[in-house]
Amino acid sequence: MKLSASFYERKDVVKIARELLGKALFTNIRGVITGGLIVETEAYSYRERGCHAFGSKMTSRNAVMFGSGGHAYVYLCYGMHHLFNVVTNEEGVAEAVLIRSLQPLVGAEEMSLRRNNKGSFQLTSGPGKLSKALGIDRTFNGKSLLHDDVWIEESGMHITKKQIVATPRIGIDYAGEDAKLPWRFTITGNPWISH
DNA sequence: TAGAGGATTGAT
DNA sequence: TCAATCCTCTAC
Repeated sequence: MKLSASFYERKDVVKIARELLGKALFTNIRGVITGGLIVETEAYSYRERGCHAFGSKMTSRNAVMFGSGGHAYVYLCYGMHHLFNVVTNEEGVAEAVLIRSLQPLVGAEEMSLRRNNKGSFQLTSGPGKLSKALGIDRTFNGKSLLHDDVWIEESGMHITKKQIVATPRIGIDYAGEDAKLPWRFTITGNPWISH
């Protein structure tokens, strides 16, 4: 069962970031399906400096974040890595959840090939890594998560409040006070979480 | 239109 | 610890 538009269009991006833990993210590239459990997320909102759309300033890069929830926001970081985000909230409100790491579920062999034969815990334990493993690049920017190229499903796994750890987000020191917001969520003890 | 820097990774 | 690498944004 794919998550519906109403899941993504809710107004609380932090709540959605928590609820995405334990869900399953899949891509279908020319008929090859790969995917895994989401074990690490971060929330981003136009209200804080860590976000590309801080102050609701729209640019050609972040325009997708201003669309309605349930779309993919993919952009290139450090000139070499594609980062995958899920757009949330209603049209005109720029918020998104960065998917930072996965636990492989389907197509591990194909993912390993895409990752230069890296395996096990190296496969999808970081935002750049999981994008490469799933074959996600900038052509996915703006794609709907309700269609069949990239989507998120219920996995049947139940994550309790006690299993969720909230910590400050990674790599946004430039955001000043906002860098301290505990908007990064991980599943306690899961070995696929990024370093 | 030029220059600086980034929501990272992997090798040294 | 540090280079790779190129797109995006800002300032001129």
